[in-house]
Amino acid sequence: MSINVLLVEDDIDLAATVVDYLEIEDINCDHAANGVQGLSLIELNDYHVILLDLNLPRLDGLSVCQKVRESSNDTPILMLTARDSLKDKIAGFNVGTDDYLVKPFEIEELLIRVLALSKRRSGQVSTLQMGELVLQLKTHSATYANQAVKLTPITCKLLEKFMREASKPISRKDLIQTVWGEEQPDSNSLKVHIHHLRKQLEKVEAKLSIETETGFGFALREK
Amino acid sequence: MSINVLLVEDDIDLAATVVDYLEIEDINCDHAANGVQGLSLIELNDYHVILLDLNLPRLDGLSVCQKVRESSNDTPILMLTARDSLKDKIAGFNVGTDDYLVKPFEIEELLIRVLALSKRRSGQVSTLQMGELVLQLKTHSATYANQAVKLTPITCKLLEKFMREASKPISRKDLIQTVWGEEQPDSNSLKVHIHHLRKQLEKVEAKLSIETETGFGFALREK
DNA sequence: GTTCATTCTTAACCTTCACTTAACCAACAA
DNA sequence: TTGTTGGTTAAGTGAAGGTTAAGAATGAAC
Repeated sequence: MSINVLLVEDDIDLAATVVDYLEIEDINCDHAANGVQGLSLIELNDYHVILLDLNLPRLDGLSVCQKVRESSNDTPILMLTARDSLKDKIAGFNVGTDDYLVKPFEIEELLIRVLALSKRRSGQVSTLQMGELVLQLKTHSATYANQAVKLTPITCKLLEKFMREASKPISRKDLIQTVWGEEQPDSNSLKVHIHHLRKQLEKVEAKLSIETETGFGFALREK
Repeated sequence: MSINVLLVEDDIDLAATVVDYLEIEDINCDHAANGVQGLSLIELNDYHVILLDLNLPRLDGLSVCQKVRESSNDTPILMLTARDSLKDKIAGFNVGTDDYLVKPFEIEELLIRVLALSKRRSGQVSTLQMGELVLQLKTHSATYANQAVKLTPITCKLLEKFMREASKPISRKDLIQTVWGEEQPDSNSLKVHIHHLRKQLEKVEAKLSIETETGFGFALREK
Protein backbone atom coordinates (compact mmCIF):
# COMPACT_ATOMS: atom_id res chain seq x y z
CA MET A 1 0.00 0.00 0.00
CA SER A 2 1.53 3.27 -1.02
CA ILE A 3 1.81 6.29 1.20
CA ASN A 4 -0.68 9.10 0.84
CA VAL A 5 0.32 12.60 1.95
CA LEU A 6 -1.11 16.10 1.75
CA LEU A 7 1.05 19.15 1.17
CA VAL A 8 -0.43 22.50 2.21
CA GLU A 9 1.84 25.13 0.70
CA ASP A 10 1.23 28.43 -1.11
CA ASP A 11 4.53 28.54 -3.00
CA ILE A 12 3.44 26.80 -6.20
CA ASP A 13 6.98 26.13 -7.46
CA LEU A 14 8.07 24.52 -4.21
CA ALA A 15 4.87 22.52 -4.09
CA ALA A 16 5.42 21.20 -7.60
CA THR A 17 8.97 20.14 -6.76
CA VAL A 18 7.87 18.28 -3.66
CA VAL A 19 4.93 16.61 -5.36
CA ASP A 20 7.11 15.45 -8.23
CA TYR A 21 9.88 14.14 -6.01
CA LEU A 22 7.52 12.24 -3.76
CA GLU A 23 5.72 10.75 -6.74
CA ILE A 24 9.03 9.29 -7.90
CA GLU A 25 9.36 7.58 -4.52
CA ASP A 26 5.88 6.16 -5.01
CA ILE A 27 4.31 8.48 -2.48
CA ASN A 28 1.05 10.02 -3.58
CA CYS A 29 0.97 13.72 -2.75
CA ASP A 30 -2.16 15.90 -2.87
CA HIS A 31 -1.73 19.64 -2.77
CA ALA A 32 -3.69 22.52 -1.22
CA ALA A 33 -2.64 26.13 -1.74
CA ASN A 34 -4.18 27.59 1.41
CA GLY A 35 -5.30 26.65 4.89
CA VAL A 36 -9.01 26.48 4.22
CA GLN A 37 -8.60 24.26 1.21
CA GLY A 38 -6.16 22.14 3.20
CA LEU A 39 -8.66 21.60 5.99
CA SER A 40 -11.42 20.48 3.67
CA LEU A 41 -9.10 17.99 1.97
CA ILE A 42 -8.07 16.66 5.39
CA GLU A 43 -11.70 16.16 6.35
CA LEU A 44 -12.42 14.47 3.05
CA ASN A 45 -9.47 12.13 2.75
CA ASP A 46 -7.37 9.94 4.97
CA TYR A 47 -3.73 10.96 4.81
CA HIS A 48 -0.76 9.18 6.34
CA VAL A 49 1.13 12.43 6.84
CA ILE A 50 0.26 16.11 6.46
CA LEU A 51 2.97 18.59 5.39
CA LEU A 52 1.95 22.01 6.58
CA ASP A 53 3.49 25.35 5.76
CA LEU A 54 3.45 27.79 8.66
CA ASN A 55 2.73 30.90 6.59
CA LEU A 56 -0.40 30.30 4.64
CA PRO A 57 -3.02 32.56 3.07
CA ARG A 58 -6.56 32.48 4.52
CA LEU A 59 -5.68 30.32 7.56
CA ASP A 60 -2.18 29.92 8.98
CA GLY A 61 -0.50 26.61 9.66
CA LEU A 62 -0.77 26.68 13.43
CA SER A 63 -4.52 27.26 13.23
CA VAL A 64 -4.93 24.49 10.69
CA CYS A 65 -3.02 22.14 12.96
CA GLN A 66 -5.10 23.15 15.94
CA LYS A 67 -8.36 22.58 14.08
CA VAL A 68 -7.21 19.19 12.84
CA ARG A 69 -6.41 18.07 16.39
CA GLU A 70 -9.66 19.49 17.71
CA SER A 71 -11.53 17.19 15.38
CA SER A 72 -9.60 14.38 17.11
CA ASN A 73 -7.68 13.57 13.96
CA ASP A 74 -4.20 12.42 14.91
CA THR A 75 -2.59 12.17 11.50
CA PRO A 76 1.11 13.03 11.90
CA ILE A 77 1.80 16.62 10.94
CA LEU A 78 5.17 17.86 9.68
CA MET A 79 5.44 21.61 9.92
CA LEU A 80 7.41 23.44 7.22
CA THR A 81 8.69 26.80 8.33
CA ALA A 82 10.89 29.58 7.06
CA ARG A 83 11.46 30.83 10.58
CA ASP A 84 13.84 29.12 12.91
CA SER A 85 12.89 30.54 16.27
CA LEU A 86 12.54 28.35 19.31
CA LYS A 87 9.24 30.06 20.06
CA ASP A 88 7.64 29.01 16.79
CA LYS A 89 8.74 25.45 17.22
CA ILE A 90 7.43 25.18 20.72
CA ALA A 91 4.17 26.79 19.61
CA GLY A 92 4.05 24.15 16.90
CA PHE A 93 4.53 21.25 19.27
CA ASN A 94 1.93 22.73 21.61
CA VAL A 95 -0.79 22.65 19.00
CA GLY A 96 0.04 19.08 18.11
CA THR A 97 2.73 19.13 15.45
CA ASP A 98 4.82 15.96 15.30
CA ASP A 99 7.91 17.30 13.60
CA TYR A 100 9.14 20.31 11.68
CA LEU A 101 11.58 21.22 8.96
CA VAL A 102 13.19 24.59 8.41
CA LYS A 103 13.18 26.00 4.87
CA PRO A 104 15.14 25.74 2.74
CA PHE A 105 15.36 22.01 3.30
CA GLU A 106 16.92 19.18 1.37
CA ILE A 107 14.24 17.24 -0.39
CA GLU A 108 15.85 13.97 0.78
CA GLU A 109 15.44 15.21 4.31
CA LEU A 110 11.76 15.66 3.68
CA LEU A 111 11.55 12.14 2.31
CA ILE A 112 12.99 10.41 5.34
CA ARG A 113 10.83 12.44 7.69
CA VAL A 114 7.74 11.51 5.72
CA LEU A 115 8.78 7.86 5.83
CA ALA A 116 9.44 8.01 9.55
CA LEU A 117 6.17 9.77 10.35
CA SER A 118 4.11 7.48 8.16
CA LYS A 119 5.53 4.52 10.06
CA ARG A 120 4.90 6.03 13.43
CA ARG A 121 1.16 5.79 13.06
CA SER A 122 1.19 2.71 10.87
CA GLY A 123 -0.17 0.84 13.84
CA GLN A 124 -3.13 3.07 13.16
CA VAL A 125 -6.39 1.26 13.02
CA SER A 126 -9.54 2.83 11.75
CA THR A 127 -11.80 0.66 13.85
CA LEU A 128 -11.61 -0.47 17.44
CA GLN A 129 -13.42 -3.53 18.65
CA MET A 130 -14.38 -5.06 21.98
CA GLY A 131 -16.80 -7.94 21.95
CA GLU A 132 -19.70 -6.85 19.80
CA LEU A 133 -18.91 -3.18 20.20
CA VAL A 134 -17.28 -1.59 17.17
CA LEU A 135 -16.04 1.99 17.01
CA GLN A 136 -15.39 3.51 13.59
CA LEU A 137 -12.78 6.19 14.24
CA LYS A 138 -13.08 7.85 10.87
CA THR A 139 -16.80 8.45 11.05
CA HIS A 140 -17.01 8.84 14.84
CA SER A 141 -19.72 6.23 14.93
CA ALA A 142 -20.19 3.09 16.93
CA THR A 143 -22.38 0.02 16.80
CA TYR A 144 -23.21 -2.75 19.24
CA ALA A 145 -24.39 -5.95 17.62
CA ASN A 146 -25.15 -3.85 14.54
CA GLN A 147 -27.34 -1.38 16.40
CA ALA A 148 -26.14 2.22 16.23
CA VAL A 149 -24.78 3.72 19.45
CA LYS A 150 -25.33 7.46 19.53
CA LEU A 151 -22.18 9.38 20.35
CA THR A 152 -21.44 13.05 20.87
CA PRO A 153 -17.90 14.30 20.22
CA ILE A 154 -17.00 13.97 23.88
CA THR A 155 -18.54 10.57 24.53
CA CYS A 156 -16.80 9.39 21.38
CA LYS A 157 -13.41 10.49 22.71
CA LEU A 158 -14.13 8.76 26.00
CA LEU A 159 -15.18 5.56 24.31
CA GLU A 160 -12.07 5.61 22.14
CA LYS A 161 -9.85 5.96 25.19
CA PHE A 162 -11.67 3.14 26.95
CA MET A 163 -11.39 0.84 23.95
CA ARG A 164 -7.73 1.59 23.36
CA GLU A 165 -6.98 0.59 26.95
CA ALA A 166 -9.26 -2.44 26.66
CA SER A 167 -10.50 -3.36 30.15
CA LYS A 168 -7.78 -1.50 31.99
CA PRO A 169 -8.79 1.07 34.57
CA ILE A 170 -8.09 4.65 33.50
CA SER A 171 -7.62 7.45 35.98
CA ARG A 172 -9.96 10.43 36.05
CA LYS A 173 -6.93 12.61 35.31
CA ASP A 174 -6.10 10.65 32.16
CA LEU A 175 -9.67 10.76 30.94
CA ILE A 176 -9.94 14.50 31.50
CA GLN A 177 -6.61 14.95 29.75
CA THR A 178 -7.70 13.00 26.67
CA VAL A 179 -11.01 14.82 26.37
CA TRP A 180 -10.08 18.40 27.20
CA GLY A 181 -6.29 18.55 27.02
CA GLU A 182 -5.10 21.64 28.83
CA GLU A 183 -8.26 23.71 29.19
CA GLN A 184 -10.12 21.61 31.69
CA PRO A 185 -13.62 22.43 32.90
CA ASP A 186 -13.99 23.40 36.56
CA SER A 187 -16.75 21.11 37.53
CA ASN A 188 -18.22 17.67 37.27
CA SER A 189 -18.42 17.47 33.50
CA LEU A 190 -16.63 14.15 33.34
CA LYS A 191 -19.16 12.29 35.41
CA VAL A 192 -22.00 13.71 33.36
CA HIS A 193 -20.44 12.45 30.14
CA ILE A 194 -19.63 9.07 31.67
CA HIS A 195 -23.28 8.94 32.60
CA HIS A 196 -24.36 9.70 29.02
CA LEU A 197 -22.06 7.02 27.67
CA ARG A 198 -23.40 4.48 30.16
CA LYS A 199 -26.95 5.33 29.10
CA GLN A 200 -26.08 4.68 25.48
CA LEU A 201 -24.50 1.33 26.31
CA GLU A 202 -27.59 0.36 28.32
CA LYS A 203 -29.86 1.36 25.47
CA VAL A 204 -28.35 -1.28 23.19
CA GLU A 205 -28.21 -3.79 26.06
CA ALA A 206 -24.47 -4.12 25.70
CA LYS A 207 -22.69 -6.84 27.64
CA LEU A 208 -20.13 -4.19 28.45
CA SER A 209 -20.25 -1.60 31.15
CA ILE A 210 -18.19 1.21 32.54
CA GLU A 211 -17.19 0.17 36.01
CA THR A 212 -16.13 2.63 38.68
CA GLU A 213 -12.80 2.23 40.42
CA THR A 214 -13.59 4.37 43.41
CA GLY A 215 -10.95 6.93 44.23
CA PHE A 216 -9.19 6.36 40.90
CA GLY A 217 -11.20 6.26 37.72
CA PHE A 218 -13.15 3.95 35.43
CA ALA A 219 -12.77 0.86 33.27
CA LEU A 220 -14.81 -0.52 30.39
CA ARG A 221 -15.28 -4.24 30.95
CA GLU A 222 -17.29 -7.22 29.84
CA LYS A 223 -20.06 -7.93 32.31
CA MET B 1 6.22 15.36 37.49
CA SER B 2 9.56 16.11 35.92
CA ILE B 3 10.98 14.49 32.83
CA ASN B 4 13.55 11.74 33.18
CA VAL B 5 15.95 11.09 30.29
CA LEU B 6 19.02 8.98 29.61
CA LEU B 7 21.97 10.20 27.56
CA VAL B 8 24.24 7.52 26.10
CA GLU B 9 27.32 9.36 24.86
CA ASP B 10 31.05 8.70 25.05
CA ASP B 11 32.19 12.31 24.63
CA ILE B 12 32.36 13.32 28.28
CA ASP B 13 32.49 17.06 27.62
CA LEU B 14 29.43 17.00 25.42
CA ALA B 15 27.65 14.80 27.92
CA ALA B 16 28.36 17.19 30.77
CA THR B 17 27.07 20.14 28.75
CA VAL B 18 23.86 18.36 27.89
CA VAL B 19 23.28 17.10 31.43
CA ASP B 20 23.84 20.57 32.88
CA TYR B 21 21.59 22.29 30.38
CA LEU B 22 18.75 19.82 30.84
CA GLU B 23 19.02 20.04 34.63
CA ILE B 24 18.42 23.79 34.37
CA GLU B 25 15.22 23.07 32.48
CA ASP B 26 14.19 20.74 35.29
CA ILE B 27 14.82 17.61 33.24
CA ASN B 28 16.66 14.87 35.09
CA CYS B 29 19.38 13.40 32.86
CA ASP B 30 21.26 10.18 33.62
CA HIS B 31 24.41 9.44 31.67
CA ALA B 32 26.00 6.27 30.31
CA ALA B 33 29.37 6.36 28.55
CA ASN B 34 28.95 3.25 26.41
CA GLY B 35 26.30 1.04 24.87
CA VAL B 36 26.44 -1.79 27.37
CA GLN B 37 26.13 0.53 30.35
CA GLY B 38 23.33 2.33 28.54
CA LEU B 39 21.36 -0.87 28.04
CA SER B 40 21.58 -1.88 31.67
CA LEU B 41 20.38 1.55 32.81
CA ILE B 42 17.48 1.31 30.37
CA GLU B 43 16.49 -2.04 31.81
CA LEU B 44 16.78 -0.74 35.33
CA ASN B 45 14.97 2.57 35.04
CA ASP B 46 11.96 4.00 33.36
CA TYR B 47 12.97 6.85 31.08
CA HIS B 48 10.73 9.23 29.20
CA VAL B 49 13.25 9.70 26.37
CA ILE B 50 16.57 8.08 25.44
CA LEU B 51 19.28 10.16 23.72
CA LEU B 52 21.56 7.79 21.87
CA ASP B 53 24.87 8.52 20.20
CA LEU B 54 25.43 6.53 17.01
CA ASN B 55 29.15 5.88 17.55
CA LEU B 56 29.63 4.26 20.88
CA PRO B 57 32.33 2.08 22.41
CA ARG B 58 31.42 -1.54 23.22
CA LEU B 59 28.02 -1.51 21.49
CA ASP B 60 27.00 0.96 18.82
CA GLY B 61 23.85 3.05 18.90
CA LEU B 62 21.94 1.16 16.24
CA SER B 63 22.43 -2.12 18.08
CA VAL B 64 21.39 -0.58 21.38
CA CYS B 65 18.25 0.75 19.74
CA GLN B 66 17.51 -2.62 18.21
CA LYS B 67 17.92 -4.42 21.51
CA VAL B 68 15.72 -1.95 23.32
CA ARG B 69 12.94 -2.49 20.78
CA GLU B 70 13.39 -6.25 20.91
CA SER B 71 12.64 -6.15 24.61
CA SER B 72 9.36 -4.46 23.60
CA ASN B 73 10.35 -1.23 25.26
CA ASP B 74 8.86 1.65 23.29
CA THR B 75 10.50 4.58 25.00
CA PRO B 76 11.08 7.32 22.39
CA ILE B 77 14.68 7.30 21.14
CA LEU B 78 16.44 10.35 19.74
CA MET B 79 19.54 9.44 17.76
CA LEU B 80 22.53 11.76 17.91
CA THR B 81 24.84 11.42 14.95
CA ALA B 82 27.93 13.04 13.53
CA ARG B 83 27.23 11.61 10.12
CA ASP B 84 24.64 13.17 7.90
CA SER B 85 24.07 10.53 5.29
CA LEU B 86 20.61 9.54 4.23
CA LYS B 87 21.59 5.89 4.67
CA ASP B 88 22.36 6.23 8.37
CA LYS B 89 19.14 8.02 9.04
CA ILE B 90 17.04 5.46 7.24
CA ALA B 91 18.91 2.70 9.07
CA GLY B 92 18.06 4.50 12.29
CA PHE B 93 14.38 4.71 11.54
CA ASN B 94 14.38 1.06 10.51
CA VAL B 95 15.58 -0.13 13.90
CA GLY B 96 12.99 1.98 15.68
CA THR B 97 14.48 5.42 16.23
CA ASP B 98 11.90 8.16 16.67
CA ASP B 99 13.99 11.15 15.69
CA TYR B 100 17.59 12.17 15.10
CA LEU B 101 19.81 15.19 15.46
CA VAL B 102 23.01 15.86 13.52
CA LYS B 103 26.05 16.97 15.49
CA PRO B 104 26.95 19.66 16.14
CA PHE B 105 23.49 20.63 17.26
CA GLU B 106 22.09 23.62 19.09
CA ILE B 107 21.31 22.68 22.65
CA GLU B 108 17.93 24.45 22.40
CA GLU B 109 17.18 22.22 19.48
CA LEU B 110 17.81 19.22 21.68
CA LEU B 111 15.54 20.63 24.35
CA ILE B 112 12.49 21.05 22.15
CA ARG B 113 12.96 17.59 20.67
CA VAL B 114 13.14 16.07 24.13
CA LEU B 115 10.01 17.94 25.12
CA ALA B 116 8.20 16.83 21.97
CA LEU B 117 9.26 13.20 22.35
CA SER B 118 8.43 13.03 26.04
CA LYS B 119 4.88 14.07 25.19
CA ARG B 120 4.54 11.36 22.59
CA ARG B 121 5.50 8.66 25.04
CA SER B 122 2.99 5.88 24.97
CA GLY B 123 1.48 4.40 28.07
CA GLN B 124 4.43 2.86 29.77
CA VAL B 125 3.60 0.24 32.29
CA SER B 126 5.42 0.13 35.53
CA THR B 127 4.63 -3.04 37.36
CA LEU B 128 5.79 -4.57 40.60
CA GLN B 129 5.97 -8.32 40.93
CA MET B 130 6.38 -10.84 43.74
CA GLY B 131 5.76 -14.46 42.93
CA GLU B 132 2.42 -14.59 41.15
CA LEU B 133 1.31 -11.26 42.55
CA VAL B 134 1.47 -8.40 40.05
CA LEU B 135 0.71 -4.78 40.83
CA GLN B 136 0.05 -2.41 37.93
CA LEU B 137 0.92 1.02 39.26
CA LYS B 138 -0.58 3.02 36.45
CA THR B 139 -3.99 1.42 36.72
CA HIS B 140 -4.01 0.86 40.49
CA SER B 141 -4.87 -2.76 39.84
CA ALA B 142 -3.41 -6.03 41.05
CA THR B 143 -3.74 -9.66 40.13
CA TYR B 144 -2.71 -12.92 41.77
CA ALA B 145 -2.33 -15.81 39.34
CA ASN B 146 -4.46 -13.75 36.94
CA GLN B 147 -7.32 -13.29 39.39
CA ALA B 148 -8.15 -9.69 40.16
CA VAL B 149 -7.31 -8.48 43.66
CA LYS B 150 -9.66 -5.72 44.73
CA LEU B 151 -7.86 -2.68 46.04
CA THR B 152 -9.04 0.59 47.53
CA PRO B 153 -6.79 3.65 47.26
CA ILE B 154 -5.32 2.97 50.70
CA THR B 155 -4.80 -0.78 50.40
CA CYS B 156 -3.19 -0.08 47.04
CA LYS B 157 -0.65 2.26 48.62
CA LEU B 158 0.09 -0.28 51.30
CA LEU B 159 0.59 -3.09 48.83
CA GLU B 160 2.88 -0.90 46.73
CA LYS B 161 5.03 -0.16 49.77
CA PHE B 162 5.19 -3.84 50.72
CA MET B 163 6.15 -4.88 47.20
CA ARG B 164 8.80 -2.20 46.82
CA GLU B 165 10.45 -3.43 50.00
CA ALA B 166 9.94 -7.07 48.94
CA SER B 167 9.98 -9.29 52.04
CA LYS B 168 11.62 -6.71 54.28
CA PRO B 169 9.82 -5.76 57.47
CA ILE B 170 8.40 -2.23 57.44
CA SER B 171 7.74 -0.25 60.58
CA ARG B 172 4.27 0.97 61.46
CA LYS B 173 5.62 4.51 61.31
CA ASP B 174 6.87 4.01 57.75
CA LEU B 175 3.59 2.52 56.63
CA ILE B 176 1.57 5.32 58.16
CA GLN B 177 3.91 7.84 56.57
CA THR B 178 3.52 6.37 53.07
CA VAL B 179 -0.25 6.22 53.29
CA TRP B 180 -1.15 9.43 55.06
CA GLY B 181 1.96 11.60 54.91
CA GLU B 182 1.66 14.33 57.50
CA GLU B 183 -2.01 14.30 58.46
CA GLN B 184 -2.15 11.03 60.27
CA PRO B 185 -5.36 9.57 61.73
CA ASP B 186 -5.60 9.36 65.53
CA SER B 187 -6.62 5.82 65.87
CA ASN B 188 -6.14 2.27 64.71
CA SER B 189 -6.79 2.85 61.01
CA LEU B 190 -3.64 1.08 59.91
CA LYS B 191 -4.54 -2.25 61.39
CA VAL B 192 -7.98 -2.10 59.81
CA HIS B 193 -6.49 -1.56 56.37
CA ILE B 194 -3.87 -4.25 56.89
CA HIS B 195 -6.77 -6.50 57.77
CA HIS B 196 -8.60 -5.61 54.55
CA LEU B 197 -5.50 -6.28 52.51
CA ARG B 198 -4.99 -9.64 54.20
CA LYS B 199 -8.59 -10.56 53.42
CA GLN B 200 -8.04 -9.80 49.76
CA LEU B 201 -4.90 -11.91 49.63
CA GLU B 202 -6.74 -14.79 51.30
CA LYS B 203 -9.58 -14.51 48.83
CA VAL B 204 -7.28 -15.35 45.93
CA GLU B 205 -5.48 -18.00 48.00
CA ALA B 206 -2.19 -16.23 47.57
CA LYS B 207 0.96 -17.99 48.70
CA LEU B 208 1.94 -14.66 50.21
CA SER B 209 0.93 -13.20 53.51
CA ILE B 210 1.47 -10.13 55.60
CA GLU B 211 3.35 -11.30 58.65
CA THR B 212 3.40 -9.35 61.89
CA GLU B 213 6.71 -8.29 63.41
CA THR B 214 5.55 -7.77 66.95
CA GLY B 215 6.40 -4.39 68.38
CA PHE B 216 7.69 -3.15 65.04
CA GLY B 217 5.52 -3.54 61.96
CA PHE B 218 4.75 -5.89 59.11
CA ALA B 219 6.34 -7.73 56.18
CA LEU B 220 4.91 -9.27 53.03
CA ARG B 221 6.48 -12.69 52.56
CA GLU B 222 6.12 -15.96 50.70
CA LYS B 223 4.48 -18.56 52.88
C1' DG C 1 -29.88 38.22 11.53
C1' DT C 2 -33.30 34.69 13.79
C1' DT C 3 -34.58 30.21 14.93
C1' DC C 4 -33.90 25.64 15.99
C1' DA C 5 -31.44 21.56 17.42
C1' DT C 6 -27.60 19.65 19.52
C1' DT C 7 -24.16 19.45 22.85
C1' DC C 8 -21.69 21.03 26.76
C1' DT C 9 -21.29 23.03 31.37
C1' DT C 10 -22.84 23.94 35.71
C1' DA C 11 -25.21 23.22 39.93
C1' DA C 12 -28.24 21.02 43.02
C1' DC C 13 -29.51 16.98 45.08
C1' DC C 14 -29.28 12.07 46.05
C1' DT C 15 -26.79 7.62 46.75
C1' DT C 16 -23.01 4.73 47.69
C1' DC C 17 -18.73 3.48 49.43
C1' DA C 18 -14.31 3.85 51.73
C1' DC C 19 -12.30 5.51 55.82
C1' DT C 20 -12.29 6.43 60.58
C1' DT C 21 -13.52 5.34 64.89
C1' DA C 22 -14.47 2.67 68.79
C1' DA C 23 -15.70 -1.35 71.06
C1' DC C 24 -14.67 -5.94 71.79
C1' DC C 25 -11.59 -10.38 71.33
C1' DA C 26 -7.47 -13.15 71.62
C1' DA C 27 -2.87 -14.08 72.88
C1' DC C 28 0.68 -13.47 75.97
C1' DA C 29 3.71 -11.64 79.60
C1' DA C 30 4.34 -9.69 84.13
C1' DT D 1 -5.21 -11.06 87.70
C1' DT D 2 -4.06 -6.95 84.67
C1' DG D 3 -1.65 -4.58 80.92
C1' DT D 4 -0.06 -4.71 76.27
C1' DT D 5 -0.16 -5.78 71.56
C1' DG D 6 -2.49 -7.03 67.72
C1' DG D 7 -6.93 -8.81 65.23
C1' DT D 8 -11.87 -8.41 64.10
C1' DT D 9 -16.17 -6.32 63.49
C1' DA D 10 -19.59 -2.89 62.80
C1' DA D 11 -21.61 1.78 62.93
C1' DG D 12 -21.27 6.59 61.55
C1' DT D 13 -19.48 10.14 58.73
C1' DG D 14 -17.92 12.54 54.92
C1' DA D 15 -16.21 12.37 50.51
C1' DA D 16 -16.77 10.47 45.99
C1' DG D 17 -19.72 9.24 42.59
C1' DG D 18 -24.53 9.23 40.16
C1' DT D 19 -28.57 11.60 38.44
C1' DT D 20 -31.15 15.19 36.74
C1' DA D 21 -32.36 19.50 34.80
C1' DA D 22 -31.64 24.21 33.48
C1' DG D 23 -29.14 27.44 30.89
C1' DA D 24 -25.08 28.68 27.83
C1' DA D 25 -22.63 27.86 23.73
C1' DT D 26 -22.32 26.26 19.22
C1' DG D 27 -23.56 25.67 14.66
C1' DA D 28 -26.70 24.62 10.92
C1' DA D 29 -31.06 26.04 8.39
C1' DC D 30 -33.67 29.55 6.96
